[in-house]
Amino acid sequence: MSDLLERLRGRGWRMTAQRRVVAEVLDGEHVHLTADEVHARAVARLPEISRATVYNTLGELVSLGEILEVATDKRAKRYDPNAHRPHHHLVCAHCGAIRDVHPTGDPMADLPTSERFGFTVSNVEVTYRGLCPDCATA
Amino acid sequence: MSDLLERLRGRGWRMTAQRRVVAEVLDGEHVHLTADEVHARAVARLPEISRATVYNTLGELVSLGEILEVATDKRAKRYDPNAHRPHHHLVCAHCGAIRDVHPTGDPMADLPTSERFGFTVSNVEVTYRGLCPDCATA
DNA sequence: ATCCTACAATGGACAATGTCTAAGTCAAGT
DNA sequence: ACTTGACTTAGACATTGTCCATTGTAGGAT
Repeated sequence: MSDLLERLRGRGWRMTAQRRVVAEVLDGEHVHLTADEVHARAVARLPEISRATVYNTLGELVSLGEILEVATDKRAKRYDPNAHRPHHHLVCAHCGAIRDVHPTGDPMADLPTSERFGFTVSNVEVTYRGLCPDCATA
Repeated sequence: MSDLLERLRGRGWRMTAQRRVVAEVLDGEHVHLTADEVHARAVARLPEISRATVYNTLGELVSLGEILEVATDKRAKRYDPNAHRPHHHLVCAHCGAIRDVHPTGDPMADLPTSERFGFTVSNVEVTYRGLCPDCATA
């Protein structure tokens, strides 16, 4: 993902200090951060960056397909920098930890036309839930 | 689901007018309502019911396993009265409409032990996304 | 190198959803 | 019918996300 900035520039993205910092934060830690967590880390590098800019930039990166939104629970959306390899998620019901997983099989093929109700289905997300090793013993 | 009230009473649930109204709203329309939509419909029958009570009651029904929470997107959680037959969801990316679907296959079997990272996996949700017929033509 | 201008950032108000608390109310057992 | 502990209420508060008018600036044009 180190070429993210180059890819974005090539798409005509105007490069600003703020956008660079947001991209660096996402690049730096391959975890699933919330928007406000991204903002907190961005502020550490560029103290005057505003919350609205982080939200806008994350939204743009999602539109460009460079990152993914993950809505695993009721709480804040999380952002997944790993947008270029398809995967699903394993979520701890207790602490909220998220792992990327790669199940076998193709869930898209498992939805017959008769169950699509005329929708044009473009995407499928699989979310496994359970307890992580730490929370299972606690 | 008409015996929901009986089942709840049998479990020692104290029966109040407010709880009865919430249960009736869920029973009446087999759609996926948000908490505030449930509240609006409940107010129509019992004007003095408060928002907190609806939220509390929905949370209790979820704990009791009588309804399901569905967090399909960033917006409000939705409540699914169809808790007793396993199913997954088909969501319109544009208008948020939800349909229950029954795919073939067993996603749980598609997650090998090596991909479980020591989690005790108890549950899997599959969310198909696309455009409903109305939004696809618009 | 400097100037222009459209695009981006700011910050603060606002909106939507959900949670909490203190005080009043009531269902159901005795 | 009384009593009691669970339930409800109203509204303040918290979190997450959006919007807008103003200010700033990247990058091409001169």
